[in-house]
Amino acid sequence: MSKGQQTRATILAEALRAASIEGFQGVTIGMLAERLKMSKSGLFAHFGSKEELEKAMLEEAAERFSNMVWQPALQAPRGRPRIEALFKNTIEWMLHNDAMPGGCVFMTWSNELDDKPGPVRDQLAEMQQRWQATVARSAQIAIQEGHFRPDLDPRQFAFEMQGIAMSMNYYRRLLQDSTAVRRAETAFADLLARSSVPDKQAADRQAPEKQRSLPVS
Amino acid sequence: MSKGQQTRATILAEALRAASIEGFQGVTIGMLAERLKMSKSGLFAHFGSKEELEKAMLEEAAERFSNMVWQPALQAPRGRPRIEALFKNTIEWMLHNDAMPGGCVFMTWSNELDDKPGPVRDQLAEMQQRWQATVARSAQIAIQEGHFRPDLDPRQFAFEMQGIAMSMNYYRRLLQDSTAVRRAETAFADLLARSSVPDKQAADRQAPEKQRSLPVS
DNA sequence: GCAATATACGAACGGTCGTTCAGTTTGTCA
DNA sequence: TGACAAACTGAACGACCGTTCGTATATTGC
Repeated sequence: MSKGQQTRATILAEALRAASIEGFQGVTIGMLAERLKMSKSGLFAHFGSKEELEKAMLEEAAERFSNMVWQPALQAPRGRPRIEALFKNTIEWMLHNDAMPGGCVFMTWSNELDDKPGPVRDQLAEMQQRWQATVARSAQIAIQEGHFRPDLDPRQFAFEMQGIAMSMNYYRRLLQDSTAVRRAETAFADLLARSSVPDKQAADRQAPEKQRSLPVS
Repeated sequence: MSKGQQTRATILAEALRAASIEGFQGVTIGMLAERLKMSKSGLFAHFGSKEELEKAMLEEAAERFSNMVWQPALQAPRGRPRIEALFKNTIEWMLHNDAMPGGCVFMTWSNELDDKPGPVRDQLAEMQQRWQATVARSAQIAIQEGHFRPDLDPRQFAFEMQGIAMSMNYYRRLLQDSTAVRRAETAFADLLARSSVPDKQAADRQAPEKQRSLPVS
């Protein structure tokens, strides 16, 4: 790896760390330069413009997400186990990601850019559309495998799974609510249970009522 | 209403409009002054600091939310009808709010401020905690009224309802997905159904399976 | 209608933003 | 090792940020 590529990687790592806390607007050339003890112009030259830096941050984050969430889930068996791995890895991504102490950058960026037209927004939207399609496809596979009900709408499944993750993020980061993770897991277990075929639900029925209801706190 | 109060109200209205699109950081004294055709210093004097302007925006948004979502819901009968009104009004608040063309400011602000300590963040967090508590209390009332299952966790209900709203916002605004509202309504109908007492579920059973499953798209 | 006060203005401040450019240092490779 | 390219620096740019201040203009209460 050449000197330039190495520096670039260092910059992107620091930029992601900052972006997870401050958002896109909070990532500043001057701030990055100071933290990395290099000149503004030297840092700037690696990207040519702020917008190119932002695109690079997007791609870097996407690759990390793939490595931490999607790729490991592919090791799990097709169908429901893979779905469970996806959710578990997503939680892990949101909680214990030392490289991004401020939490999931995609949620931060989604809200920041959703009304700001431009290439960065387009790139983010396309990524997120692909991710939702990926989750839906995994649910579709779970139907084919006989794990999920045939009348389940896979895209609706992805929609609801996304909502659970977003609510967890909101409860944890803004409300500082320590029950956030547990509630997310409860909600997801319930989503899984009502998405699975009745046989599968019966198989889960060690704790008979808990699976279908929302348990008392 | 004195001249000053009137101007202040005009400023806040424009500030909210801008904030719903651009977020907090996008609301700038100079930008507001230009749009309202008044001087920066004249506008500034109404609040004394940017932070005071932000606090005022928070309070203004909270009052509007109360008027548009909470107060009308109080007209509905206690219990499940009121919960349904709450959700319906929330959707309305997020969709057809001419005064805030960029969507729900609370979602924008929640993500923007969740890692930025300070009085504005504290005020927002407290508001949102109160709102979640209010939703949970309404669910608790629905239990007392015999509409919801006695073993339902009201706070878990609030958590999941919040997730549905957030996912809808994400699908609609970032992904530009036209099915967002329908999916949110589907998810909420399902949440309602599985939160209600079995008798109530039976009563809903004109479309028997649809209520408990996630219907095909 | 006048005096007192509230409201608005214009110019300026120090700071930070992204960006440019000419020049210096450092790394790479024949 | 020497030459060329890559990487980095430092100073400066125009623009905009929030904020201050002295002054002018409306509005209000008597």
